[in-house]
Amino acid sequence: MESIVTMARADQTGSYKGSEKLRPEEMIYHEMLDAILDRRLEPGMKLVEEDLAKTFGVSRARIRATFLQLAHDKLINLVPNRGAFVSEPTIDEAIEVFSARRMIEDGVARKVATNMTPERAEQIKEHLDREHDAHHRGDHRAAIILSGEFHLLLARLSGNLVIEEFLERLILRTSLIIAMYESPQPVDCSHTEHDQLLNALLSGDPDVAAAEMSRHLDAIRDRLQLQRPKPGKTDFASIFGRIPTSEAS
Amino acid sequence: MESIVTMARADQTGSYKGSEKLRPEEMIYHEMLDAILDRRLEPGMKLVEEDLAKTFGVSRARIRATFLQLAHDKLINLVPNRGAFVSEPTIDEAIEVFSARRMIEDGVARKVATNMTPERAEQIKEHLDREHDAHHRGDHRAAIILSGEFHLLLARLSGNLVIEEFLERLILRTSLIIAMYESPQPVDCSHTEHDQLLNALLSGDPDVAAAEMSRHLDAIRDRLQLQRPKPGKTDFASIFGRIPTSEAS
DNA sequence: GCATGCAAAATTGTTAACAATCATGTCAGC
DNA sequence: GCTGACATGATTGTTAACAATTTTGCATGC
Repeated sequence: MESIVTMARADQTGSYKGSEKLRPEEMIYHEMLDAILDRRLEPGMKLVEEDLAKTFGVSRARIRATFLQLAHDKLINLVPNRGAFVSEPTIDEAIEVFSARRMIEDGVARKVATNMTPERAEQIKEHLDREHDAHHRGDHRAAIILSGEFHLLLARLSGNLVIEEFLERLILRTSLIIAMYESPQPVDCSHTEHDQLLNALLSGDPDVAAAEMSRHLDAIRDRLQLQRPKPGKTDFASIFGRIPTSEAS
Repeated sequence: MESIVTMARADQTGSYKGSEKLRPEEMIYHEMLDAILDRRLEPGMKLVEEDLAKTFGVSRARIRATFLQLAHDKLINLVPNRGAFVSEPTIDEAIEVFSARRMIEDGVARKVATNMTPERAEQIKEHLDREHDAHHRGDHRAAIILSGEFHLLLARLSGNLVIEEFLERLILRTSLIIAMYESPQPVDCSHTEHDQLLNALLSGDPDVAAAEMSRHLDAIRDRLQLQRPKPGKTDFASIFGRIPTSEAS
């Protein structure tokens, strides 16, 4: 099962003068990306160049080039002289990502609804069928990937590559955020919500489509534990499990 | 005079654990970026690693790392086994960049108008004063930079770093597009248009602000020569300056 | 048991060298 | 003069080695 990126990048391989063979760091990028999205590489984990170089059978320079790519996607964090770490998005960052997605996907939904054709509708439906299938099969991983790809499909249908590429990166970051802030109940897109979104898109009304998209994104965000603890008096005794011996002056 | 990126990135140096000293490829990145934006490195120009390494007094590896960063910003194009070239945005790409900017900056203008404060208004005005100054001084280069920074200031005021970073990259690409498709008359933002935009933002009405922003961006785009020649019969005679000797069968 | 200093190990940063590929120039044949 | 083959030079792709920095472990003193 390939990751979200493979679907999007497969269309861009042509930019490498028709070469179908991926270069080492591209393959490594995909494998690391999968590991991050699968949560095998957990937020905060240190990524040691030499270890990865040995694992992939290349020199450290290939790993470093891959790190630069992953850092651009904000999936890892490069700290000079200290190393590379899987990103740990802050709550602020998470909120900003969702806010940015709302801004972008609002426009995408408007465009798709306005320019809806029977062919495109069919394409979206087929995708949703695959989502339903994955759910029925209990293939949780496939369902998650297809769920993200649904958003990417809409971006592609909006016909703006600049936006599509940006959204792709936001979706990857969203996956990491979900890994960090997941609540006990399922957090990813519900496929019934995608059904509702499709209906809104099929209405042909950009405002209806945009409103449903916003609702959907807000629902994902609200299912995450993004609330900050309320500021209050710091209770060191309970933090450290100590009983105060006397009142400090 | 520093480039657009310096203003934005100066706020992000803290991510390098407080280190104020830029690393080699960061300094090289800035210098190359300036050269591209100044049109000293022209669209299509080949960037030879060894030559640049000698110029900057570093190894080729530093240059390659810089290339990766510039390529991520779509300012250069890396072709495997052939080299790096300053990007030559296509007409389609130019149109998509402006369309993406409309999508983003529509949201930014709404946010800024909605959350306008006297302090922020003052900040924007001061920036516009500097734009006017640059125009009166006839400092064309400063005027261009300040003009792009005006948009970036609004993005910053919208309070979403994800959007700010994305817009920064779109603005850089816009500069390259302007270099490619510039018409004889001035193409960059007119500072009177920025005045009108400020008035719209000060109205506090998000719809008014968004409409003015769209008008402004459309005006820039329309001042570029982005029209494709109409498809027609290819006239080889006039292309090659030859007079046909007979009618081909 | 804790703090400090130092050495060793681990890791990152960078370069030079070699391998691989592409672009250009030259020569021979037609 | 044009085309094709081949050699040469230029350039990119990649690695291993060395330099620099950080982290960890150990010994000593209090």
